[in-house]
Amino acid sequence: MKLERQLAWPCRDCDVRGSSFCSTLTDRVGNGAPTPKTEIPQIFFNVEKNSVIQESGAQFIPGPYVLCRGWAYRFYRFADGRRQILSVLLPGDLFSAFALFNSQSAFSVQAATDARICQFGSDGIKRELSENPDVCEAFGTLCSAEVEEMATTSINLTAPDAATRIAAFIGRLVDRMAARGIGRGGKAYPFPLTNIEIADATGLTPKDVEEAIRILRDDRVIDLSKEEVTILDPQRLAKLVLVAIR
Amino acid sequence: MKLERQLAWPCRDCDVRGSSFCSTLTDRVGNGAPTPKTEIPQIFFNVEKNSVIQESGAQFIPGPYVLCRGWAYRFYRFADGRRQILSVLLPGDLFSAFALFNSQSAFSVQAATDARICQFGSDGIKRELSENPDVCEAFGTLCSAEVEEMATTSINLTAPDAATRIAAFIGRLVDRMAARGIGRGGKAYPFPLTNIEIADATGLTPKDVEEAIRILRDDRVIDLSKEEVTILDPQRLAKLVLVAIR
DNA sequence: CGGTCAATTGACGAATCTCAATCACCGTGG
DNA sequence: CCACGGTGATTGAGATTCGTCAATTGACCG
Repeated sequence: MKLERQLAWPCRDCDVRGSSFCSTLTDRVGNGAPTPKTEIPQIFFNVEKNSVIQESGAQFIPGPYVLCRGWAYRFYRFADGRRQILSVLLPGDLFSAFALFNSQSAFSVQAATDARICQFGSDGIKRELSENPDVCEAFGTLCSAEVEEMATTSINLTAPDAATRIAAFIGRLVDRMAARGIGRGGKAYPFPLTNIEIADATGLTPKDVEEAIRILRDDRVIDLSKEEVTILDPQRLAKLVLVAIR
Repeated sequence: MKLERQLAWPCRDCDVRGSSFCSTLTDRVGNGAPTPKTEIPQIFFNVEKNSVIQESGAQFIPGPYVLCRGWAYRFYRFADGRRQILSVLLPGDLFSAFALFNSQSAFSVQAATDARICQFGSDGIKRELSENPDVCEAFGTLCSAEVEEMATTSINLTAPDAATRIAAFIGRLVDRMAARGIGRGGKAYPFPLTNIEIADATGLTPKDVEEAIRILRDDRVIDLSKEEVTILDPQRLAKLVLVAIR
């Protein structure tokens, strides 16, 4: 993990700033271009693909960590060598909203690609929370979203078969990317996860992931090629993404 | 759902008040016996076994709902008729800490036994949160606990086989009961869930639940008889409960 | 040009699901 | 008091899916 040394404020050129927590924190109102609030210190790090950014159980400086660029995932490791990916982090995601209250990480975080992360100063955030209703509102929404995302993870894990599970997992990621403006708006989205990572996220073996992807491709639902996913049939994909009713 | 009409304040005789969120809200300091804070209005309801207390997507009065007595669970229902139980609520549990911020329920709640629930006044809680650091601290801890509980649910769903999954599910419940002083401290704990409910919580079929329970009983790990679970071998049960390492 | 990692595939065995039947229990109504 | 209906527990047979193990291929890197 290398501290980024650069004079320019990187958030100025961030693709997802507008659709993430950051804009609420960093935008000064009344300006055309975003301007950093100096009251909330930001520290930027660059991390390499596959590096473990946070170890579960390790101490860390409390406060929100944001994934600025690249993909990452939160995971647990078990005694039998298995690894469970709890959630995939997209650009603009917080590692966890609840890190504000803890100084010990409940999970590990690993970079799936080269990535840049930003650490906000904890005290500055807390001050903003108590003084600024907008920030407080945004934070509450974030917490709710994080909990619902975890519920979605549980739901996907109970999908009736491997193909459905993979489709639900990928469909959810695509929805999140679309909501954040990632992927140029077409039917193709970036997808840097390996089959092994998909397997660890869905509780399947790489073999079954392979097979499920082949089925979904043969059925013309989605096509998962290297580094990219293409939506072939949005309607049928939407039907496979498990949604609660009434 | 019937409004309870009684003059006595039921929290005075509550078994789990001391180990739940409620004591922070309802205890007046400087007293031997607990006394209600009149600033936070409480409304009590009695519900019958199997009644649905909250419908996902339905509007409700924002604010924390606490399960005072009995068991319940949060769940989703799907178009194919399947039901996924996200978490089991024990006496003293909040339906969700995040209900404070939402007026629309993201999930449904159903009573597994006859139960009593308490609704705290939302405004009173919010006032306490901003004024009382103890309440704020307790609330943050609750949110973290809820998120970790959801992570545990996901982890249990990926256990390598049915018996492990059941053992992890029940072991976790037993740990929570022990922490809250439910079950008279011995090796026997109440367990009012049906096999079908266990199946919906673990993503298995009732048939596999049955088989897994038999295996665990034959192996002398736990015995699950009507309305009660007995821990036969705490050490081996603890090993089956999946715990993240390092 | 090896070496590593991921993708892909096949064979085989184990675990799980489907479908169905039976039994036990309990509350209701006659 | 007993028949009846409903629900859940328990069990079995058979089909399907999934996991394990192993091997091959291809891309990328130093």
